[in-house]
Amino acid sequence: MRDVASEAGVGVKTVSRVVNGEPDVAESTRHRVRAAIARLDYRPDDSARGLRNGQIASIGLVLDDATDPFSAQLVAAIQAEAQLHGMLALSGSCNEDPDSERELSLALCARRVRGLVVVPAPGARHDYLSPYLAEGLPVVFVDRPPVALAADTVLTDSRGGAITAVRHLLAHGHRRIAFLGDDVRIHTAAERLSGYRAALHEAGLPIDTDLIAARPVRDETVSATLAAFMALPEPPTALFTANNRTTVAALRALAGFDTVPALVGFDDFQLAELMSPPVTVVAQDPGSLGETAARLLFQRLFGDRSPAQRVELATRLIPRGSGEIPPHPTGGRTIAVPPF
Amino acid sequence: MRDVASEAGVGVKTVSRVVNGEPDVAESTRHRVRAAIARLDYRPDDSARGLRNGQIASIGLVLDDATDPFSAQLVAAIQAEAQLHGMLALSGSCNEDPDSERELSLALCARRVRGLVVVPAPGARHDYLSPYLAEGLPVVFVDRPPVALAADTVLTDSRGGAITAVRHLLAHGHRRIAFLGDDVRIHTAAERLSGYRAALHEAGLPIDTDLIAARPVRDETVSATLAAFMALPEPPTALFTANNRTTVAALRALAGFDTVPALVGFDDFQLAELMSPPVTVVAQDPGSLGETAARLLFQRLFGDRSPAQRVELATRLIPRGSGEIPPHPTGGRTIAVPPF
DNA sequence: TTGAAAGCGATACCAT
DNA sequence: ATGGTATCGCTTTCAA
Repeated sequence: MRDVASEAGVGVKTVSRVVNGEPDVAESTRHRVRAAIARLDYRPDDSARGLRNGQIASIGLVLDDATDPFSAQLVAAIQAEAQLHGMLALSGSCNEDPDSERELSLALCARRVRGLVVVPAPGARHDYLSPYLAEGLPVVFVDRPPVALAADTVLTDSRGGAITAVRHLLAHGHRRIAFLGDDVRIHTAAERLSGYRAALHEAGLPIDTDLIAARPVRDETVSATLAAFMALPEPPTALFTANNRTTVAALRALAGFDTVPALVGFDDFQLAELMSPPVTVVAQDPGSLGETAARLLFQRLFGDRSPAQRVELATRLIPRGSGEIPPHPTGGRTIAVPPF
Repeated sequence: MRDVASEAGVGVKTVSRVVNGEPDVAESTRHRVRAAIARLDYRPDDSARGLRNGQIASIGLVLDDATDPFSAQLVAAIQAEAQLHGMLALSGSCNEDPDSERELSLALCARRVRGLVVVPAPGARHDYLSPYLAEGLPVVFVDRPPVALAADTVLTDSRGGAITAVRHLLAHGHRRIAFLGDDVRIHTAAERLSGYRAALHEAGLPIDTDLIAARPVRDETVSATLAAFMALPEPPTALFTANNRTTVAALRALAGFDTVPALVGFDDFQLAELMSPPVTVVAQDPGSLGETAARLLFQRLFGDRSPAQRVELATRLIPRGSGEIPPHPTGGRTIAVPPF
């Protein structure tokens, strides 16, 4: 910047003014400075800026699992929003480890990001962020709410979505509906289970714990669980799979069966419409989730001091076939649907 | 840091030494400083560090399209490698726009990242990076090679993979094999087309341009192209779809046909094994691509000054069914496979 | 409208 | 082994 100043024959402050588009610079001076900048191919150093301003032109992004397509869409939406404001995203993945989530968030704070978007790791507490929050750092939680901290949160309406899914199956005559979900320490998993229970309760049906499996998703466990369900004296005629990975794992497992239950999955996935039968889902929108979170963050950055809000985004039922299979008329076993 | 120094009753330089794990600090002093750091909950400011060192503890990541699951795996692998070295990734997506790629890269340079990983946008030139490269900034290109610049590059062996795919179809008796790919301005698309031609040539077969479609992928265009192929006097008995999106689009389009050609796709995708028939693919490994690129970057960062290298990762053929359908015995039309 | 000088927080040099 | 001080590149303050 000194070089530019001498090249243009002005003081450094004037160069700074031009670079930052501040007023009170004569048009001719401005022009001369710009020319010097172009000649020297000068680019301001963001570290120095950050040091002086106390903040850098980036926001932090803490993900639970970066390999997930869900995360990809979330990140893309947040980045797009950030880039609108001339900011970049500094991101890291904590791979479902709460300690790692904490380290990552604190590392981002140390880098003096302007704000933080966090997808909480299962089992994490977030009070470690309260000093930063108190200092005015905007923090927005996405997909799962913070624990032990009050902060802006953007969620999918998991409970509502689950109710929609189960009601849909009930409307098609099912009375034995199984639940296949993830570890209930994950907020969304717990909410979806709660919605499942609520919908059954509302229909005056009992909750049969033999039909509920809430464990971490792995292809083998889903497969074994399904086998156990189908071996019951009164097997389920329908299945509610409470997340993307579980749905896909269930489809893989069911490929080996002669007869298949009806199925509604939470969260849409590529090629769902080409399955046999096509898979009915309750879709959420990761892009909107990210966009909403980022907008909230920037509102805070622009001075919004209103109390922390919690936004829940609605889900959308997409009937495609698998959720509209009727229960087998003669009892527990369900009809065969070729070829699944 | 000054606060910590006075709290511990030492000089700032000593605190700096302790923070950076430098030698020549008495154990007792080190201990006292650590205690002070913990008491004050001190965290060093990375902007200040960056200013002093001329670099920040982050690497830059320029993506072509962040929503793509391929990108997600790439990013995850690079981040994981970076986090091993205590670095974070500062990333942005340029959405297939060359100008945006340039802006993003330069913005990352201005932020004084330690190195850059770039997935080139179609049509971009990269000579704008040569001053930074000359100053010793490590830059690694992934998935597509740089244009007008010599730098480290990590690619999938697209040409080889295409040859494998087409040879596989030839081995199953096909002589009329169509090519469905992307715009040839994209390096991988051009390479795959080149591999397709080479494999046909090697088999002594003519290249029929009526069977080649190299256009940007959209569901509608793929569908129209396929319809045109199948309406030919001698329609193809097999299809080589040269990328993930094209393969999926082709599957959607074929769902409406009574008879389907054999199909081999480039790049694997979720649920390929549950299609009817299951889809044969030539798989690449985005994770390895990212990991290799990041390793190369850190080697450079650790002082490797050898000439720029170009690494090509092998593909793997996964036969699942769709690629093993024989050509229809009576001529052009292919046999029906339920239900596709 | 413009510029000189102070200082942001950390590190390197050089002295002790 | 330890600490004072200049310095990195920029912005702010204040004076001209």
